[in-house]
Amino acid sequence: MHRIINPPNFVSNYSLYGKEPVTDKKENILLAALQLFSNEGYNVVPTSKIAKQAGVSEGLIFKHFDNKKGLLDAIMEDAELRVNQVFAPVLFETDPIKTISKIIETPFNIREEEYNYWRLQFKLKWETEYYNPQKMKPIIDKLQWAFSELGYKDPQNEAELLSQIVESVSVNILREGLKSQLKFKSFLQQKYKV
Amino acid sequence: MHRIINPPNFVSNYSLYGKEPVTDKKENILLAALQLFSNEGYNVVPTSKIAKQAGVSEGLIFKHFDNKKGLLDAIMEDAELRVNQVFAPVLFETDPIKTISKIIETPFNIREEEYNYWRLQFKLKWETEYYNPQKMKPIIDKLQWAFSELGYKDPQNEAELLSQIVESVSVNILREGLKSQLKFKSFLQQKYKV
DNA sequence: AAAAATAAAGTAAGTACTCACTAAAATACA
DNA sequence: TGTATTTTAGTGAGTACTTACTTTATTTTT
Repeated sequence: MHRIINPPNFVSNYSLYGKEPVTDKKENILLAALQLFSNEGYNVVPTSKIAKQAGVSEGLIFKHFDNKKGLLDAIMEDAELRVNQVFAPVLFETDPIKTISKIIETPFNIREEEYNYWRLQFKLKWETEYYNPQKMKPIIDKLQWAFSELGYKDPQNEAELLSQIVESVSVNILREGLKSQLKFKSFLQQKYKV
Repeated sequence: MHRIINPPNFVSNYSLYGKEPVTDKKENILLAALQLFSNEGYNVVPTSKIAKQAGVSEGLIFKHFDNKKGLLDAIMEDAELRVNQVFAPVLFETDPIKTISKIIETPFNIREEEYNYWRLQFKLKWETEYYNPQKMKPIIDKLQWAFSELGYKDPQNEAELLSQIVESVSVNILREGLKSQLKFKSFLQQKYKV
């Protein structure tokens, strides 16, 4: 006879920054909520549905995250880290042409398993609060520097424009898939001569 | 002694296409709902709040619109007409350069009292269903023709790009006000030589 | 008075969140 | 090392409250 041991606080993996151990059930809640929030919307998804999909009692959500908003906060913290990671190569680049080139490539480097994080970010833009227009500031500053170096007439507006284009392409990829935007990618590369 | 007469079914104005007379209370409901839906979101605004702001009993909403979704439908019908009206000048233009010029000006011609209609449109893009990517098709086709006439290399992608830019500018105007985008407007005009 | 329009009160199905409780793990300690 | 104690993860039934929508009553118009 075997004894099936299933410790409730078994540590399955660690969060992105390894701050604290995450039990498998807690992880299940986070994943279920991410999927539901990003596809259906924060306001329309009841906590009961999250619990069901996570295979967990509803009460556990509140044990771990205090309230529904706390659950969203936890997810968004993760989301922000992942989004920053994708933009990081642009910030570290020292060559202006490569900077432009890399920002154009950015939306195409989003890993498919992270689409939901991005979708949630864009969605929450329209559910107030989580929207922070200053979030892209470092990127825009970097682009402005690059355009300046390359002798563009109006680097400020050029930077603003390109960052908007990149955002549009990101949204399009999320909606219609990566392949649909590939021709647009080379179009942009030609346009900016990179 | 005066009798204050306040006829309940007083006809205050007509809908955009003059199909049917709209009583003032029905109009009040539509206006209150538009304001609340566009600023706070369809899902988070209860019908009781709409009734309160419209100065109307809650039941009246259901008399006029059957259900909450019906109220949203009525508003969105109006919204679509108003959005189309703003884009109309582009579709009627026969000169390619003026076509480009007019599409750039489009977001700046949105009347401030119609901001809420636009805001609602963008918001619902992320609450599924009401989003229809084909809605901009006629505009993009027109732009493609214009760029083609002007000898651009890749009119298809140029049209797609400009329509995305116009959408971005629209969103920025809604968020940060018209003035904040004026310098961007002349920047675009220079870029497209119009 | 009949019919239409409006208001008020009510309903049933959710909703986020709580609470009393169980079981297992980690810790304290003899 | 073995036993008692505390801490933690987890459950699921319940609670107060909100929601969209209905029904009944009241007022207004003809």
